[in-house]
Amino acid sequence: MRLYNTMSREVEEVRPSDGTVRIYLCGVTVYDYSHIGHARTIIVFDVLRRYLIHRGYSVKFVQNFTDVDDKIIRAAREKGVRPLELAEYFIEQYFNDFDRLNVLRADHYPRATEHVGDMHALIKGLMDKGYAYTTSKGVYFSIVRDADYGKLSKKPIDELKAGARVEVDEEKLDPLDFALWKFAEDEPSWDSPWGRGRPGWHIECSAMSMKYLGETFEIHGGGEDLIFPHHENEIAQSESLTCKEFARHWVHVGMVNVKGEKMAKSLKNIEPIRSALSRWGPNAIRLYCLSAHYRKPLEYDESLLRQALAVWRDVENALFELEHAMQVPADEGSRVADELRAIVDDSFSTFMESMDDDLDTPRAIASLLVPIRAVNRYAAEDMLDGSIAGAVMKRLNDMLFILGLRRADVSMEERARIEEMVRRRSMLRAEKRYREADEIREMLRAEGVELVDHRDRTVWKKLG
RNA sequence: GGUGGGGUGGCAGAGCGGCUAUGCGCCCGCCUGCAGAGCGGGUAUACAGGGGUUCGAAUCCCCUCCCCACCUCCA
Repeated sequence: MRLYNTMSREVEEVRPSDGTVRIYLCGVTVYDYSHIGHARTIIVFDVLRRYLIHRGYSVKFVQNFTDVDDKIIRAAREKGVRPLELAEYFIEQYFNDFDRLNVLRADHYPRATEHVGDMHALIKGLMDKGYAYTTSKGVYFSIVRDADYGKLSKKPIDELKAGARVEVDEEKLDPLDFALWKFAEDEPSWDSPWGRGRPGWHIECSAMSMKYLGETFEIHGGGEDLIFPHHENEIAQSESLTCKEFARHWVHVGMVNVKGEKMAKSLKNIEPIRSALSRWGPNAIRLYCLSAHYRKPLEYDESLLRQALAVWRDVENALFELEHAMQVPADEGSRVADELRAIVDDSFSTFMESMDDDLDTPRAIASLLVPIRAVNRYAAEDMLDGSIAGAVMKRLNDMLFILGLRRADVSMEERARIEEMVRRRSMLRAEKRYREADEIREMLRAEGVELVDHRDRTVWKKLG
């Protein structure tokens, strides 16, 4: 597949050397609930991963948790809990949110605090090679020793120095030198060959990505706000040490904006995932996050979520119609089945083509809607049957898998109960006892089950 | 100032040299005991502005204007 590479600023073919695509995603710092901005990045990578899996690659996916950091320590102090407890709590919340968003679990979720030893090894290596030095505050990486520093963000170093907004630290050799290890005595802190302290922010990702994926791997990414300085510094550390290319492909996801401003905790304009979930549900949120190309900014606005939900309702409707149609005796060699098969095959190839072209999800979604619409049309004309449903299910499911969309789960018990109520209502309707029939419909609606009356049967769907 | 990315119908958003993108919204119908959902049809004379190149440009080139992100922690 072809993907834009921030390093070259060009769309390039992803070419894993051995059929395995190794992906490292910079995850979240766990000091608060995750918001829609995080969801976008993580969902985009989830879809990338799902697509690659579907294409037959084996994918090794690693995503870190930054669980030691000044913000965590500050937040813990305010709440009167220990920093690691706070981090643990928000990690649990993270899984809660993203499981509900149907994001596949990574192969590893390394935590910074569990890899301090690995970081020490890297820092020692950098010291030995003369890339790092010690001051009274910590151990720093010296960027002047790194000839190609700035190659990812394409920043001329002189410019950065001139406009440096970072505090001037007289002890550093260069204002752009960054901490590998910061001396500190308070909790949490670890002993190190240079003194007790905590890791700098960037070293954890170098240590953990190389540990789980090797010194060179295929894809490294995150939000585009990580390009500088985070990813730039990771490259500097890692490549200075190994003398090898760190990641082949750098993938960065655009920001979610609120009224034109970036959604950020510091701006107090965040929409937590948990509250968005309760209002729109996982599928609408996923469709919303994928409704714009991943490298473009995405505006957070209720009308867009509403739109995404409307799209999902169409998809969901088609899925339930198909499921019910499976029980309708098939008309052998049905012309409609052939037509629908042609429509869905065509849609599928456009879908895959779009995904292959730098993850063009808006176009992919548009092509998915073609067979959805066709199914709904046949359903409205009461023309669906088992053979038709069979003709489209597989391809449709492939597309839904890649986008990570799925309709609500219905347990056997729930299914039986719903169908019993539907049967009762049908009988009441046959006797024209509409008030009682409507009561049943209302009861079901209250629990998120919608009924669709067809000529001689009623299709129910559980809203997801 | 530097580095990137953009400006497409009421809104969102593909297209990147010739073929209706698509969706939401809105209007009118159909279906229905009613309702919702769905379906059909219609609506938008769309491509920031100005010059080129071309038989033909939203798509290529030049100029101008405007927007956003990053350059500090940040997905």
